[in-house]
Amino acid sequence: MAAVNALRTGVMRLSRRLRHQRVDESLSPTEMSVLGTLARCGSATPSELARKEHVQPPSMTRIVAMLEAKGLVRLEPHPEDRRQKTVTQTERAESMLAASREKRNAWLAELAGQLDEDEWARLAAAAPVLEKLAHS
Amino acid sequence: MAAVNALRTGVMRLSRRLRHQRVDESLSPTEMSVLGTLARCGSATPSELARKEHVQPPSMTRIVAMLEAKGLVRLEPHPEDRRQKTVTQTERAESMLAASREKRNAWLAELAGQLDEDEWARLAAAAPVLEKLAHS
DNA sequence: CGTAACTCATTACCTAGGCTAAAGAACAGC
DNA sequence: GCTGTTCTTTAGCCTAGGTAATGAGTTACG
Repeated sequence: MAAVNALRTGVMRLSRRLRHQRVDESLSPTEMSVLGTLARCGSATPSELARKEHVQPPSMTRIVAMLEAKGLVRLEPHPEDRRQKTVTQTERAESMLAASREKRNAWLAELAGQLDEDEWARLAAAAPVLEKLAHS
Repeated sequence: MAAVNALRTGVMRLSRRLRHQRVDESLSPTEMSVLGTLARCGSATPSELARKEHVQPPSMTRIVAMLEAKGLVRLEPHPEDRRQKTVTQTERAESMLAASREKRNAWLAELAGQLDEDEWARLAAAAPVLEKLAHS
């Protein structure tokens, strides 16, 4: 049961540091996360994205608007429901993701330096579970 | 290298959910975290706490003021440096921590229901590493 | 000594990134 | 066709952090 405690405080503190040492200065972590989701799922409507990111629809409206303003995302009318919109990545988003993957690897290298191999393996093993938990 | 990606988004999303589904309604996650630190380390000065929680001193001033207003923490003049103050938990904080540990276990039970044993073991194994990372 | 430089806590103000409530447009079922 | 429901957006709020500047106390050095 002590593990829950450690998990909770570890996640909270690390998220604060992640938010701060963000890989790409111009994009918030949630914006990055949305781009990642779009890269995986192709296009989606704003409310689908909101559900996937566990964010309320109005928040997603703003995030998508930001991404559109930065030219990373395109908004098109939904083919069969005129209330909805479809959000798709632009080519620019793809190249930006690629570039930031580069930086992320540098950050990783520094990070991994502080951990021994076993510790890093544990993190890697837990990462998908964290994602599952975050989504469930 | 995909693991970093998963780790980052997992931590960010889970932290958002944690912040929302907080175990104790009256205390923010960071306040809980400070109490936990105090429980481990005994008393500390505000700037020591700020360093440990990776927060700027002004933020810690406010957090400590909150905790004091809620009667969870006592502020005393530092014995040998009149600029500083020492922050110590009250008895009330201890019993509150105990009570919230109770609730946390209930949340854990629900959580563990969604995971199989292996997944849970991975989280437990990674938790201390997360803490180390958050502190380093 | 005494003064200059530094450190700790605090104050005042700002920003980011969420939220809820409400409204307008489009759809679906009766 | 109405009525209720769903999707997005707008408006306004709140929380939790940050920076810059201040005041009091301490330390180092001339």
